[in-house]
Amino acid sequence: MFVTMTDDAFRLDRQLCFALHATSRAITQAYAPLLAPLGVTYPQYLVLLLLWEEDELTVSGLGERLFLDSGTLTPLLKRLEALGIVARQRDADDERLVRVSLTAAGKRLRRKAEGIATGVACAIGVDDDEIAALREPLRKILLRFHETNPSKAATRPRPRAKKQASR
Amino acid sequence: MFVTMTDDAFRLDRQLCFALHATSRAITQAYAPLLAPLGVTYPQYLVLLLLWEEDELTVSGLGERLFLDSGTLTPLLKRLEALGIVARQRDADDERLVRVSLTAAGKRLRRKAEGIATGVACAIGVDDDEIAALREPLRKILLRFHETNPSKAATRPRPRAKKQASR
DNA sequence: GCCATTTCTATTGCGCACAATTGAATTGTG
DNA sequence: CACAATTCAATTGTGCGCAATAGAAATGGC
Repeated sequence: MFVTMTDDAFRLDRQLCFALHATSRAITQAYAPLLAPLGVTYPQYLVLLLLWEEDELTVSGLGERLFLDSGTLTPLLKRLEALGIVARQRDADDERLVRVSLTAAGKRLRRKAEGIATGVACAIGVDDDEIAALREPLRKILLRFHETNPSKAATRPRPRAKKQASR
Repeated sequence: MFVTMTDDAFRLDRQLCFALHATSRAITQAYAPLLAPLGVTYPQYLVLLLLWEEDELTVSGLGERLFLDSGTLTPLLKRLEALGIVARQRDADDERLVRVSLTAAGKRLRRKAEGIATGVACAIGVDDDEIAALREPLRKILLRFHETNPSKAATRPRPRAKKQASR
């Protein structure tokens, strides 16, 4: 069989990257029933974790920490705003910034979220050893990736707009 | 400070589950430029990996292996079909089944995909030790989760349909 | 001050993920 | 055989993720 080597590469690859992909989805599913009483989704919960830790973050501040851009965050934050959990308002000094802060209801929600972390760990049956064994290698890969890929913001000299010319 | 303990739980949790979530997205992004020449997305590539290994799988067969349901797979497979990469057709013996197979073009695509696995590993800079350290714990969590959550298929006695009564 | 560049958020469009439902085919049981 | 239960795929609706683009505000020469 000539193809054995490439077969392995195909399989190996699937095992690594796919395991990451599938496990990530599984854990999100494990969160769902615990987050349901709060009325928020897992990505919304991630935003709340940051705001509970440090209220008043800008959209880009959230984006840096979560590795998400405004295309994802803006609609997500609007939903949280519609739920009465956060408030969004433009900074008076710099009108480009939108400051996201917790409402009173958003702050109260923290209490109801206290059991969630341990609840998920219990639900998926991971112990502290496994957590420790996974967390650091993952963070290492994550940091390396985001150092290599400088988050593509800006840099392209915007083509002056107005009337389109070349094309 | 009374809240230190809960703070840690909030942070710890974010570190573990969020690391998984963010790393999974980062790796999907790392795949994108390598998959672009093939014209497929990462989830589509996962389907192709299975079909290259074993042609002629049903939708649910793919779903079991990828932990995805028809709600995700049906439109994805339709897109692969529109690209001329796979063919879908109802099984003659059991009309409920849809058999998914590779077209000639889909089989040819395998050659172009050969460098992708190692290319991604290189792009994100993971070595074999890291792969080994991560893969097994992830698979363990994944299996445990899917044993505990029996994939919710079926089981609810369908309410007989016809004319709606209560509600 | 003028004007190009950069920064920040919002919008659009597309694809994935998943819950819930539906319709059709098959299977199992009396 | 009749009929309930089950299986399978498709559909609908919602939310996330991301590329690409747009627009407005701020910044930095000159």
